Amino acid sequence: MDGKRRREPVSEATTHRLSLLLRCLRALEREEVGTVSSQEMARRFGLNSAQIRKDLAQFGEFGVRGVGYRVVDLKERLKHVLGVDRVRTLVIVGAGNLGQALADSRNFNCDGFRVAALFDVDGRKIGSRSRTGVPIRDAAEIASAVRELGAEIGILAVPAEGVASAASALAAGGLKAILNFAPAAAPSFPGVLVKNLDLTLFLESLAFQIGEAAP
Amino acid sequence: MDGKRRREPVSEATTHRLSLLLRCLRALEREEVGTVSSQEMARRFGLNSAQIRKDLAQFGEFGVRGVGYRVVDLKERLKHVLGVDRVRTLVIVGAGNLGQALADSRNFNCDGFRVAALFDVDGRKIGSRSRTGVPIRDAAEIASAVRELGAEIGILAVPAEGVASAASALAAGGLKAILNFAPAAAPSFPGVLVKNLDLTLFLESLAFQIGEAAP
DNA sequence: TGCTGTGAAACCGTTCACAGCT
DNA sequence: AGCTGTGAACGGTTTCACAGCA
Repeated sequence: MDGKRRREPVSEATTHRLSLLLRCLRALEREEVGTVSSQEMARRFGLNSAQIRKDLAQFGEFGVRGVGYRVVDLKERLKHVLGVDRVRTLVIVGAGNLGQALADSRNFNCDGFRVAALFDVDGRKIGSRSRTGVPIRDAAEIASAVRELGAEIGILAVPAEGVASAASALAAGGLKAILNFAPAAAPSFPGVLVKNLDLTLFLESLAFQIGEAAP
Repeated sequence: MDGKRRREPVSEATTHRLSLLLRCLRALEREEVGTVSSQEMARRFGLNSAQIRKDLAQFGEFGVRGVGYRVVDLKERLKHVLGVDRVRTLVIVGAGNLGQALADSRNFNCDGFRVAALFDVDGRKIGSRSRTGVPIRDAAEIASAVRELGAEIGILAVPAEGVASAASALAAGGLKAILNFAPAAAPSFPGVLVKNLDLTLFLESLAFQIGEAAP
């Protein structure tokens, strides 16, 4: 029983598909399905069954030839592979509308994640709480609070001008990863993973694809 | 002067880079830079200069050999290529925290986009407005309102259960594209482009990459 | 000389197709 | 027989490297 043979780099496409697969397995578990084949799972999403097998193959052998995968078993092992078998602490920088919405969002507070604090520079917000009770603290405390809370992931929901200083404060606190929603790339720091998720890029991409530009 | 030789499919990676480039050009324009080379632009982001040239080459010849690109010129032509040289109307389904945050966000209300309405099923919200004044209307009116407003892009900020019905109402209104933030894939309809942007996938992806799973 | 535009090469991810286990 | 796990083929994207023009 090894279960891990990791660390040849895994693409983001693969991790996204595995997350999706995990969600699928949770649904199957609720339906009390005991065993499922890769083809069956492929049908439930728009995927290719070979791709599911290839994705899983990067982390070990999970299935039984001629039979398929044990739903509960695969679910538990996938949770471990993805690292969501324990709870990770998040902090959010920027207590504007977006920051507070994310802090209170169900998606950011279940299945392995918990939002522990919001940070802002606005003195009127500092000391208050979000709707669900996440405390809003002074952005000057970011580094020490990250350390004290043991936060692993930081969300940036600040204007473009605030990205650089927020990212460096988070990095100084020993954070492991940053998910940046601001319309400006976050700088990289050694040992800190950065994922930029600029929503306007997606909007402009759609605008391009639907075409019908002015002449 | 043609300027367009489009419609061999353009990848999303390319359109994202072009959006980024457009932002870079706006910055250069503010700095009153007249001409810029692909290498200079590559340095300002972490890109490859050949890639910038390849991306642009899909739409025509914009540069001058031996010199580079005229900043203002390229900016205008890129805006046209991306289709942001006119304003497109957005609607947002789901007036929860996230929906309202997006409706009021600067990113969704400048440079070619304008949020015209929010929709919700909650009777207590219907008839009121978001902080910046976007009206919240009854989700039952989606199809007719989309048509009446001439909306082109719909944002889904609803729970997973609401995705299917919201998407179909938007499609019925003749909308062109859907940007879906819910943790469930939106169904596809002929003539409607769908982009799923499930934030939990990005979170789990980071959790995986930082590793340190429980033993 | 210097930079664009572009064919050719390298790279990466996806899909196919089948050997091998149960 | 049925399904997994995987080498081999494929297709698309990125990078290289240079011809050609100002």
